[in-house]
Amino acid sequence: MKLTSKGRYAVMALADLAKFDNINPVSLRDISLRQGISLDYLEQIFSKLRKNEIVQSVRGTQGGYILKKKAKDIKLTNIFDAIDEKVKTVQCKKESKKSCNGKSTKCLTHNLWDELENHINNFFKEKSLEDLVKDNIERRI
Amino acid sequence: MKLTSKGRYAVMALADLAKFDNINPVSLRDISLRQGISLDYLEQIFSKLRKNEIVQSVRGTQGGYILKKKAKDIKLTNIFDAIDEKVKTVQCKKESKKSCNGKSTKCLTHNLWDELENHINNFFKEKSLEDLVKDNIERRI
DNA sequence: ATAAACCTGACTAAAATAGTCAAGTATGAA
DNA sequence: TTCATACTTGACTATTTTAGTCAGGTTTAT
Repeated sequence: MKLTSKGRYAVMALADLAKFDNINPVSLRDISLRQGISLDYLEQIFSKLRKNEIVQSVRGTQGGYILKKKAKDIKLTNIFDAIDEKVKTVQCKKESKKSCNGKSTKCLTHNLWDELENHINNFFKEKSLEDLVKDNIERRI
Repeated sequence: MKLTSKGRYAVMALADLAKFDNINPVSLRDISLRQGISLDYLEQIFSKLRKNEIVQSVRGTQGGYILKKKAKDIKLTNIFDAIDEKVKTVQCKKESKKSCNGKSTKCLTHNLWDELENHINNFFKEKSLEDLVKDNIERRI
């Protein structure tokens, strides 16, 4: 059970962005250098973040990205949704639900995985970008 | 972020086992058929479960496996530990901790991933095999 | 103009996963 | 004793996913 780099990078980059938001757009090049993430890879990630209205791009020289919403309104779950990072605990697709109806032993654990999925998703729904930046400032004091 | 089949299978198989425990050993062949898991793959998994004293093997005809501890004393975390299924949210190894000391922006999210890891592990520490079987019986009524 | 920076899609190497396969050994029962 | 059942082990491999790279754009401030 592990978090992918794509998901980790997206949050790292957005946290970086959140620190400089409302001042100037932040270029991917800067984020790439600061966070040690490949520029090309960042572009893929930000393309999705833009399409899902997490960030807004500013083109041209001195361009870059800014958050499209307030940091407190961007939850981790929104970020992961945007880049298709999903929490998956079961293999079963919806069509095969019939085989998980409480009659076979498969169902013995089905409920558990649902619980686990909810448990993790709840964490993502609670945490916002603002929490991250705040937490970092507090710990620095 | 997803659970691997190995982890899912291990729990499914042990839940299956827990239902029949204290009566007769359960053969991997039976589990394989009931749960739809490759027999060879199950053998790999049970080899580790045995070495980690989660189960005990009974050889010979009518042999199979039984739980080595009481179902309520086997937590999911014990199972995952046994088969090397770990929750990993960060890439950083211990040596590179220097680069995560609160001075670089990397740390902005480091704390978050630790929280997430704990959040998930807590779930695994709380749930026992007994919970699974119990829950299943209750829902059936 | 031109350089910085966004934008897009196709491609690919490496790693992890999810097994398979082969060749055993141990044991209970007929 | 012999035979079938079932555990045991280690090596191998196909598939999938991940984590990028690469090549070509377009837009816009200066």
